[in-house]
Amino acid sequence: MTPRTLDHPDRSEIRLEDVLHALSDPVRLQVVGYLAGSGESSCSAIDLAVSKSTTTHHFRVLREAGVIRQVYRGTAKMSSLRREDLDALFPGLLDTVIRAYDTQRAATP
Amino acid sequence: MTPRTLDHPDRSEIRLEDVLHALSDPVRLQVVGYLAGSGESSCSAIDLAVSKSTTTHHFRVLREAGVIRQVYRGTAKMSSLRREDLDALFPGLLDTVIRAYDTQRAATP
DNA sequence: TCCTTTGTACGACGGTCTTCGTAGTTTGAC
DNA sequence: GTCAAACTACGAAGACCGTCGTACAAAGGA
Repeated sequence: MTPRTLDHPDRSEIRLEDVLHALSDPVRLQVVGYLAGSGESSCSAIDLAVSKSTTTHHFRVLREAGVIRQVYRGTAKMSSLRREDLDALFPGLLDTVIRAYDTQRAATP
Repeated sequence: MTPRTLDHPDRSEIRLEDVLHALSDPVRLQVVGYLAGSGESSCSAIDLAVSKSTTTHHFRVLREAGVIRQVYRGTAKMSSLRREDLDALFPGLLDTVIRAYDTQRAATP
């Protein structure tokens, strides 16, 4: 009966090093790139080249670093970028990283 | 007699993941923050809270990721940010990270 | 109620990262 | 030629990371 909850760092607890580390993995960059263009998505909506448990792991790293927010909705877990918090803390960072990711992906197919 | 040289990745070899990983360490962020405000510096000009060999290691990580360029000058090794290359590849990334670093440092003393 | 869908927990494995000390090299100054 | 300064190379220790499979839990529909 307990509604399942997930720990998220408070905005004041988000550390730049942790955010950059969370973004320094190709799989997690792919997730962030996808979320940037899709708003809210379930974990399984993205086609990642790793197993289910590895996917869970990467989403948790992003959540614990403060990059994404996750909520349960039925059997699914919806994820979305914490744009407001990140933009307030580190203006422009998320956008420049996403643009850099898109640029690199376009350059190296 | 061979002038000591150091391997640097070509601009086209610089990967976003590697750059973000290089920037995701507190010591290396401190180095980048310092270089951003000082232009070219020797390794020992920055007061890092780690040993000399660890310092060498962190500078190498930054160099191999393509974040800094290093050249020998006498007994010293001078380091500087690869601003042109990074700005061309990932516009705004370096500046936003440095600004975010300054902001966080000012907020958490 | 049973089954499917969706995601979790746990433990494991191999690899990488950060850190260090010690010993060595290169350079320029005396 | 000797010496100090600046940095490197090497190896080691311990922590951490990415990956997986297996077994499990929660929610919703038939």
